Amino acid sequence: MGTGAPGEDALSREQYAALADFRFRLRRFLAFSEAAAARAGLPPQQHQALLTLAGHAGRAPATVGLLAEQLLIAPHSAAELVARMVEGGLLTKTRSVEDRRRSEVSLTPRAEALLRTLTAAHLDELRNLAPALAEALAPVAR
Amino acid sequence: MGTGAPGEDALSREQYAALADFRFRLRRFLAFSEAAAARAGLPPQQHQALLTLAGHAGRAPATVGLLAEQLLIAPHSAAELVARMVEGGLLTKTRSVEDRRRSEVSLTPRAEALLRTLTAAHLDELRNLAPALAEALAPVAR
DNA sequence: TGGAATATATCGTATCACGACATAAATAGC
DNA sequence: GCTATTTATGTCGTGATACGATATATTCCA
Repeated sequence: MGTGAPGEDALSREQYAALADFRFRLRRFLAFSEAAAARAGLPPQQHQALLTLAGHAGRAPATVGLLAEQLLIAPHSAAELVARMVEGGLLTKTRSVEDRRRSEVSLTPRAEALLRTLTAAHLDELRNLAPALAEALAPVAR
Repeated sequence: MGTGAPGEDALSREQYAALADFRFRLRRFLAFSEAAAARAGLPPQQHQALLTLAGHAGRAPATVGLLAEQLLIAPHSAAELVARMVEGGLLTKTRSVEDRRRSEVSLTPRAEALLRTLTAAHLDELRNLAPALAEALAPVAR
């Protein structure tokens, strides 16, 4: 007993409260993000896909697999996501010339416009939220 | 044109990349959390419910409505969540004596044990992750 | 007291990622 | 240079869960 086995150390009320508070702030940011995406007519995951692709611009062409990796979903889930987004007029998909197993995806002008608005709103929100989030994180990581 | 209407300001590649990076780190933390909960046999939302209740200890008795508020879900979704958790032996539910509309919920010993292990793991993880997360947040909020 | 507001609960529905499985293309080993 | 393996993407049926619509019980207030 009490020899270091996991889960045996006592945790203070403050530690639970600090972690709960951090997660609550995280939820509120994510809720803001989802609401903003919804106002733009986008499911949250489609918004994240657009952001990931825009953040990747300038590097090697983005593929379905890259999206899977960055969104932490299975490749075949990314394939489904991309299919929905192509259907919705947000992405174009073309077979890679060098490796014809790959599908390269890129944003349509409409997607770029939506993402621009969304990203501006998120940067605004984070400028307000960042200090509180960092403060909530500090006692947790102590 | 360019008079401040939303979405018209140009955003740099770096801004997209910084926000995308921040969200990626967030996803990885949340994925860690979900995986840890799953190893303990808990759906992620049930884990968050337990953490919320533990973080609230020492204050007024927790109710279904409090959970809804803290988890940012509709009251009737919280009722369903609590029902599943009572079913799973994680919570006990009793009608409040002062206001008999309310159901007061509290953790079972099993839930407390699970949460203790999970929280210890999360505090560890956040001690490692916090600096990188704060660093990723800084350029976004600039 | 009667009506509005609050708190919880039920039921059918929609979304989305997953598992299992399949196909096509590239690469390794010989 | 040919087969086995690996990689990349895609299809289909399923399950979990939050929601909308709706309902009931309880409290509050004029």
